[in-house]
Order: sequence, then C-alpha cells, then structure tokens
Amino acid sequence: MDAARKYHHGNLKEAFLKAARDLLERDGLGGLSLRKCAEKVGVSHAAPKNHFGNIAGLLTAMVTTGYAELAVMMTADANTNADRKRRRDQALLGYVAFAQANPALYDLMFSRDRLVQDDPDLLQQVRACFVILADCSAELGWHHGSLDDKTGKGQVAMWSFVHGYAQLVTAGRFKKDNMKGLSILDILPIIEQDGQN
Amino acid sequence: MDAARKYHHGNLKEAFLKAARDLLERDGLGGLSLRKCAEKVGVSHAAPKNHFGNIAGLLTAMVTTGYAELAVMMTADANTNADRKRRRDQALLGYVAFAQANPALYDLMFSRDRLVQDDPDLLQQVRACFVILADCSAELGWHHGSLDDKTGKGQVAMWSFVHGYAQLVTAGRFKKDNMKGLSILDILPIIEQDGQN
DNA sequence: CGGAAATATTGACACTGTCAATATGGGTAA
DNA sequence: TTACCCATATTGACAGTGTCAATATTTCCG
Repeated sequence: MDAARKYHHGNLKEAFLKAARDLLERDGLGGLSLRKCAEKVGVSHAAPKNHFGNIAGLLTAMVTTGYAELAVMMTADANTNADRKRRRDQALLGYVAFAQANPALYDLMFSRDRLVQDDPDLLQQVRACFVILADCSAELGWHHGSLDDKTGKGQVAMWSFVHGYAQLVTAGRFKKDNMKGLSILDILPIIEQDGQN
Repeated sequence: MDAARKYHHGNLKEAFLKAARDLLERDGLGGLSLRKCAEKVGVSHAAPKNHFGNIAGLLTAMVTTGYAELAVMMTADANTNADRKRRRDQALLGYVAFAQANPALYDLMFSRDRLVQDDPDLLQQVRACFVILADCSAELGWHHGSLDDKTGKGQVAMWSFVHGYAQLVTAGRFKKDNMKGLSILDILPIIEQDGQN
C-alpha cells in the first residue's frame, strides 16, 4: 500500500504538523489549538491524541522539525562553497533568515514550559544546530588569545549573540532609524577581535 | 481615607499583579489564569476586567513592572561606585541575575503575542533598560575603530549578546560540563576588542 | 442628600485540552 | 477465506479558560 495513504486518512501525523505550523505562523501561539488543527485536517477533535499524546507532544514534534530546518538553513550551500569565511557568514545569515521566516515557531523553539524538554529527538536536533554554531565560533577566532576554547566560552558567546539578535529582530525590537537595515554581518565585526579575519 | 484601603478590597490592582507573578513563577505561564488570580486574591472571577481589561492587559502591566525592576538591578549601586568598569560589570551581572531570579517573567517580557506591544508605560520602561545597556556598550569600547557608534551597531550587539545569554541560561541550555559555572563576565572578554578595558 | 461614576458580582457563552468508552479498519495467522 | 488483534479514529463528557452583559454595591462629589 502507498506509504502516503496507509490508513483512514493517510499520514495524519504529518498533516497535523503542517496544520499546526500554518496556524502558528498565521495566528500566533494563542491561535493554535488541537481542535483547530483537527478541524483544518478534517478529523475529529480527539484524533491528535493517538499521535502526540497531548498538546506538548504536538508542539515538541513541530519544534523538532524546526531545529532540523534551522540546521539546513545554516548549511544550505556548505559543500558548494569551500571558503571558510563565507561558510560562516552563510550559517549566521541562514540562522537569522530562519527566525525571520518563522518567528512564532522560533519563539516556541526556546520555550521552557510548553515542550517535552527531554524528548530524545528534540535533544538530538538541538545538539546538531549547536555543533554548527560551535564551528562558527571557532572560525570567528573566538578561541584566540589566552583563552582556551575547550572551556566552551566561545560557543556560549556565539550562541548567545546569534540567538539574542534573532529573537530581538523577530520581536521587532530594532526598529529605530539607526538600527533598521542592519544585518547580523554588520554587527559581527564590532565584537570580533582585531585581525582575526 | 487610607490610600491602601480605599475600596472594597483595597489596592486590588497591585494584589492582582502580585498574585499573577506568584502563579507565573510557581507554575509557569501555563499555570497562570485570571480566574486563579481572582481566587488567590479572594474576589470574583470577573474582577480583573475593571483594572486590566483583558489578560493581555494584566500581563502587560506585570511585564512593565518587570522592566522597572530590571533597570533597578542593573543600576543597584551605581552612585556608590564611581568606577566605570565596575559599573558596567554590575549592570551585566544585574541583568542576568534578574533573568535567573524571574525566568518565567523574563520570557514573558520578550513575548510577541501575549502583550499589548504599544502600551506607553511598557515602551517607556523598555527604553529605560535599553539606555542603560547602550551605556554599557559604549564602556565596552564597541564604538571603537572605524565604526561609528551613532549607527546603533554597538547597542544592537550589546542587547543581542546579553539577552541571548540570559535567555539561554534561564532555559537551561548551558548545562554541559564545559559550560557550567560560567558567568557572563567570563564570556565578555572573548568578544571584546583588544585593549579596550 | 442624591445622583453619577467607579468598582465588584453573577450568570452565561464559546472555546480549550483531556479522558473513557466505543467504533472502525488493516494486518496477520490459522 | 475467516477470525482475531491492534492501531487508529470517533463520540460524548468534563473541568477549566477568557470574555461579556446585566446587575449590585460602594465611593465620590456637587
């Protein structure tokens, strides 16, 4: 039997994830509900229970796909472009582009009390994104000088900066005239060490 | 008549804010509801409407007090300590300390779809915090070199870094062995320009 | 004193997540 | 094929939520 049509409805789980994501970006987190998802897909209001358990399970599954897409956005043309500096720029631009394209989902990806925090799939995708960012911090020269990169300080700095920038941009906090139109690559040189690229 | 006892209940508005904040930090945003606040205070379930309109109004008022406290935490002993470097350290440490002491409230302070974003009081308190951070960026030397600080790049970098660090710390994202125990002052030197403090 | 305004209560409504009980269909072994 | 089991989906119910209209109570002020 066709893998996409193997039951009453078919890939109901993926249909739910798609519906949930549409609702999330259209109406925000407050406009997303299990019942609306079910109605959008065309099944009964309790159908999601079989696939996700509860709403935290649905949100966790959706967020997990978000991290997977974030990793793709950061490494989009990594193999077609061997230059380290451009790879790093691409990763940072991709990170911010993902947040701007999916602002509500990006917020949810860093929520503390709406997700199943110890979900194995979620943790794996989060780790994958962090590894990519860690490479960026190394290419930025943040392991340079008297500091030992093995302490993780460079990675902490990298993640803090990129996440903070992405969240504040998508929240519309940088709207003053002297802040509009700034890319993360415009900001980066300010906190780079001298002579490190 | 006593200002603290001038009606049926008294300062019901402040009582609601206190109850809401208790519920928020105890049970998270999902455990906070208007009806629970009303029950906690001892009034009817619709009483909050007179003071806040709707739940977004209550959350906005609570968040506004949060920004005011954040500003206090950043400038706690500013006048008793004239040293610029220690003032800057105090501001950053105070910022992170506030986030760690009020993790759920801090999250809510950067929410996009649960607050009245254009509330005048909220905007004023946000601006006050940003001004303090902007001073920190200037004291960090991020206006140095060929870059003109008037573009706001230094402020954007400062806010991005501190907010990202605070949010990731409170979300428990820095729990690996090589990241535990790091203070924001440990991270800061990594992204400082050479010789600038 | 008396009306007006602010404040609080009551009752209702639609909506939400969750659960138990039931129904339906697909896969599989006899 | 047939009979059974299990995954999947539906139905109905329940407590809890925000919000609103109507009403009641208290305070304020002319």
